[in-house]
Amino acid sequence: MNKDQCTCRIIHKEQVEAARKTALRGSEIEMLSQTFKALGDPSRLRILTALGKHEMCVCDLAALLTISESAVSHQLRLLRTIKLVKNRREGAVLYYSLDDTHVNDLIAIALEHIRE
Amino acid sequence: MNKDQCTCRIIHKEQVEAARKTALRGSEIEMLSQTFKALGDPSRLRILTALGKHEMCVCDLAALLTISESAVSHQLRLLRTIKLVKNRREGAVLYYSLDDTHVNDLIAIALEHIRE
DNA sequence: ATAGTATATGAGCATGTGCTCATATATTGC
DNA sequence: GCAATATATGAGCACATGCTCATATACTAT
Repeated sequence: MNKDQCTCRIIHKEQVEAARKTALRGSEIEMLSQTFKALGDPSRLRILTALGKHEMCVCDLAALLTISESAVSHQLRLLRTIKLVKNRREGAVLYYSLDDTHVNDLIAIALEHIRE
Repeated sequence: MNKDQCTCRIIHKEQVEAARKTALRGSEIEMLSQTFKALGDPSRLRILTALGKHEMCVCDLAALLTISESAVSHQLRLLRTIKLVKNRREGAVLYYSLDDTHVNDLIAIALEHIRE
């Protein structure tokens, strides 16, 4: 009936408005995408699946992935800032582990998906 | 004992080797990261959460997200190639929907995570 | 204190990504 | 057939990302 303030073409107006009502808030979308983006890199996924089994230090992860310790450390910082991993100091060594069981769940479900 | 062929520093050799044994195959890591990468973008997440409630056509999604239909179409192609969405034609209109319930599950778990 | 080990961090570079714009294809109604 | 609608696609550009290299910090052992 009314044309709203939007000039773009819409075929199913009610459904668009219904979807807009139930849509997630922008801040939630932003945090979700950050979380998934963190999981969307082979190196970080390898780190997370390894930490899913057992805590590990930076140099072990570097050896496991055969990438530099610097690269691992940068990735761990990213994973730490969005609370996917945490660390615990023992002397000079920092042991990293998953901060949350959700990560394991996410990877398990995604694995189900790609295995059809 | 032996030094292997690797010169890098390792603190916990057994754990690294155990992790290497249980690690996912490279192809699986690659597919997992592609899947999560697809979820790691605000526009695509909005598309997927909308399709989680109801199938929609390109122009409706464009109106919902207030981005161009071209941009939506490009994103849908990406999501189609990794089997996150499928489409069904009705005349000139293509209706997109989730190809799989896993997507909803992934988003639900990630939401739990960010809501702590 | 000093040297060595373990990790963190900033700058910079090569590659990837998400958009736009222009153009192509598919379907419908005349 | 032709015009209009709905979507797809290729090229190109601005920006993000993952690495490396150099350097800084934190802790241990002497």
